Amino acid sequence: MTEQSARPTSKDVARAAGVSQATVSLVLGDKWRGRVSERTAALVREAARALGYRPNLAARNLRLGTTRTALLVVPALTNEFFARVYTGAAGVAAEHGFGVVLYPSPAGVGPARDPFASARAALDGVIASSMATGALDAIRGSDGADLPLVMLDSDPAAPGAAARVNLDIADGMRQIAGHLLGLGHRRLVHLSSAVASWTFDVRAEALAEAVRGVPDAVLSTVSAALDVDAAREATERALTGPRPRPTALVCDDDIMAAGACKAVRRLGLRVPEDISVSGFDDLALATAVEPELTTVRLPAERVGERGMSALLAVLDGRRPETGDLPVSLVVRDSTAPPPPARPVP
Amino acid sequence: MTEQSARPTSKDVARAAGVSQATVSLVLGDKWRGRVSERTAALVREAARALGYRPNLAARNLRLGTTRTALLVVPALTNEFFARVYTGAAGVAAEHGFGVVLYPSPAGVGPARDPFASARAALDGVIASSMATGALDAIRGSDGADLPLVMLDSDPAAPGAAARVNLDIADGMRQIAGHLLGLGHRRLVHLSSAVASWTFDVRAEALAEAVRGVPDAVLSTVSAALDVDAAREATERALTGPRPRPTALVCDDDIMAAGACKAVRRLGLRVPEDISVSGFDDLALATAVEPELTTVRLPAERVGERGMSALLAVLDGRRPETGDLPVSLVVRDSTAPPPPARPVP
DNA sequence: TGTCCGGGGTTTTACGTATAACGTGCAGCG
DNA sequence: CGCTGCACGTTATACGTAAAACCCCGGACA
Repeated sequence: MTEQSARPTSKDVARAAGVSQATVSLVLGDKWRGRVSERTAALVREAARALGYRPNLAARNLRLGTTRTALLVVPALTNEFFARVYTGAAGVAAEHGFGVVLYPSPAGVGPARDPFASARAALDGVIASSMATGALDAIRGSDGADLPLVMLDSDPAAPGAAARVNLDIADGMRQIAGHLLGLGHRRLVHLSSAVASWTFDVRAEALAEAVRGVPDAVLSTVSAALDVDAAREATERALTGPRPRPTALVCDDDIMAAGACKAVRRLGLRVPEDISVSGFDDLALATAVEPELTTVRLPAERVGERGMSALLAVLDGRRPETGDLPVSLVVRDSTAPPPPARPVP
Repeated sequence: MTEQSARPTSKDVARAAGVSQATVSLVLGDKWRGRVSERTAALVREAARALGYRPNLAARNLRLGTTRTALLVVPALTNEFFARVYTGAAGVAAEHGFGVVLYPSPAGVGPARDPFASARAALDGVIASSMATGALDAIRGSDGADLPLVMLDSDPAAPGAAARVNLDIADGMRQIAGHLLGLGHRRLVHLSSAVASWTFDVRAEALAEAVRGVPDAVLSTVSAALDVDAAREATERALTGPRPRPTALVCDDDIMAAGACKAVRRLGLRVPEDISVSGFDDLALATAVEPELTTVRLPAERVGERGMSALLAVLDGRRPETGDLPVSLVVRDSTAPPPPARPVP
């Protein structure tokens, strides 16, 4: 028995099939129409299967100068939204023989750290969330600066992106605002994410504009980090402030909304009877909490899919699909008409 | 100006520094002690920096026959637990110049699909969760069969793993059981995951054993898929069944616990006054819902870290660290003493 | 009958790196 | 003074693949 420990190479397959290595490469690369007889091709394929041959990707990458690998840059995988973006991107990638490697920018990433050192694979392109600000700077400053870059949910005015995949965030926030104002709410609080990112600026602006459209409606803003406890604390402070108390809390995402609900109840009030709360994103969390959250559904997987498709298009020299991805309001149980006006004290 | 479009190679650096390519490789690979003068080394490094040289990983991998890349196989990234495992593994990997590529086995993956086709990189090893059963079969059947395999949270008796990283799941469930039995609960329901996996078998067995230790305690089991709605439905069915009603619901994870809480309240009962509910994992969800869940905290990041460390050890020929990772009971607001016995009807 | 053509391959080369094998001059030593 | 050995490099090679360039042979055609 020949030594079987080492992985078989195309040369081994060639020997087994009684042909040259080049022929093996042609056949297995599906480039043999009219260059190799049907019979020989079958022979080669049989030998390859018998030996359990799998091409050495390092060698192939070296030869082709391409790795069929994209880097996905996100703030944190523990945020379900980005886990779903990854899932979508990886799915489309797989369909095209691509891989996706992650650069979940660690909290507090600095420009000192090179994202491409941790992304071991050489890369064909980068897909980056606008929320991963630190990592983005690192990318621009480093070697990958010339790679095709697809930006997700980012400022259309910002330069440097070969393509852009955006959600119609403004529309989502307008729908939330319309829903709440339509229910009769006039004193709203925007529980806004402390993260500096275009996507949150858009939320703020859309909400402010919608509220301005209603004469007697007022809006105030408090900001908090993107987690349950921070949101709860910020909300408690906002609700114990000067009267009259707001009747609706518009949150930048579902996680914050969960925190807001907790705050409301800690103060002895009810959601939605006393105070309405709205979320954003429609994560699994939105239906895990009680009451289930009225929120805006973002097609996270679609964002990843379209991001990957756009990157593939750019790499192919085609024009990527444009147009914002639509979002939709999902009305559940955390919003209701405001309580009847109380007698003036 | 020379053409700058193509990426510089070590040969370019050599030319710029006036040395041979081999010298560049020695210097940049930190293998030059006593073989290259300090001055020449400095020259080379300077030239490399000036040109913005970065080694071609495909070439390096080909030469070395190693890719410094591990495959992490998990059921789904959208489960926060596995996102955290990834984070831990990627962190340790980065410290050692390794990368981690994901194979989140898509729902219903069959052996037909080759995990290594989607994991584009060639691999040095595999880290796999025991919950990713389909993908595991695929791995065993495919080319990667001979790669070092580190199993996470898996049956110690199962063969084929070069190393194993386990949590002390049984201890966690015993603590939960002790907590509830100590509070006085005697009619328990185990809301068990329908996923067939060692980690859930252990939960079931540990709970059953603990309950058997208390003379008048009884345990029944209902099983459901690992999501909020499925758990809610299963719980509703369990609670509307034959009396006397159970007083405690022991859930296989926090997600199911959230569903169980919803079911309890839909039936007009309260958590924890009427029925106690416990979770498992201590995900962010556990403190996002109300009441906050009594649960078992699993060190997810540690699992990833230790999995990667173990893989590195195996690759180095060292012996991986052994011993189960400890878990801890976290008592919050979803558990309380059972309601006082009602008068017999 | 000489020439061309195309089917069916083979030989050769290149990708960029790491490193084993090989100089080369100079100091030290017997 | 010839030999050894060290300090400092260089030359050459291999990794496994893809594909360009080449080659051979049998038939068609003028």
